[in-house]
Amino acid sequence: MTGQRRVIAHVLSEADDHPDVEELYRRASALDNRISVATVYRTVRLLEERGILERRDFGGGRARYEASENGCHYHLIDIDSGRVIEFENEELVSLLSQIAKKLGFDLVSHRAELFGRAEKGATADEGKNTSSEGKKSV
Amino acid sequence: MTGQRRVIAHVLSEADDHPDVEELYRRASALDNRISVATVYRTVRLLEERGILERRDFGGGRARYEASENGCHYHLIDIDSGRVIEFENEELVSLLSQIAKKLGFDLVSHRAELFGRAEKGATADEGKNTSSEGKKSV
DNA sequence: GTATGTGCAAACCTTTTGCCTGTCG
DNA sequence: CGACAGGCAAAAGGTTTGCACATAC
Repeated sequence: MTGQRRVIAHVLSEADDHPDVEELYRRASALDNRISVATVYRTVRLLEERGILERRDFGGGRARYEASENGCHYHLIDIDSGRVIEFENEELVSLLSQIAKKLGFDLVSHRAELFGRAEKGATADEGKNTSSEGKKSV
Repeated sequence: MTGQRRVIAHVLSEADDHPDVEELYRRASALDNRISVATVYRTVRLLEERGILERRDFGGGRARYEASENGCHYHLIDIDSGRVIEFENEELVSLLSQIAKKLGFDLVSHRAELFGRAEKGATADEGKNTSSEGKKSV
């Protein structure tokens, strides 16, 4: 465990969004300018292999990352603002694994992404991204 | 509407799998060898913009395409063989749109991908990809 | 004949890798 | 010292694009 990895790991644990490698590099460089992009790539790959980090694809050609948490969760992307909202839903988990079973498979992993538009008169806790609005249970 | 596009469109309409550009190029070339990869890329982009085609990402770094159909469907990817099985499930659609609603959003589109491993003594209609095993309702 | 499509190859962009140096224990 | 981590820059792999030529209508 070297200095660079510590910095990158720290950046990742602080992040509650879904940064891509470029953004991680930017944040890590701010803390320690002796870090190269290659190291960021190598580190995220390492962490992904160990299950500490998860790679996401929300379109746009670059991978984005987030810390693995216990319990799976899903993403709802606001198609107007690009904001990503995390949520968890047990019904969804069980429905999906039930479906896999019916098709003759054991569900190993899965993902679900919803793309939506905010309802006009909605609850929509918009405004300053209070940095830890966290995962919503729905 | 030129010859090349006609060929590519034809290949796409015939395909009931999820070919990537390389594969599309291979199939199209077999019908008309005066087609270049660039044209395939240009054509799929065009068709995607018009909503005729949908781009998918099942990992592996390359985009894969399939014809847009009315009614949404989902994918289960066999993590051992890479085979993709399509299915539809109404419960899933309604659950997802219900979730979006609870979060204050109108569901515009969505995707769900399951990654699974075939059960040992399963139904698993393996073997030659009978070319039109079609979409399963689960 | 003009507008649009195509082929080719070069350019692009993200990600990976080779190689040699730096760092940890 | 010995093994592993990092920097740099080059390479790789998928996708896009500039330009001159071909095709459609």
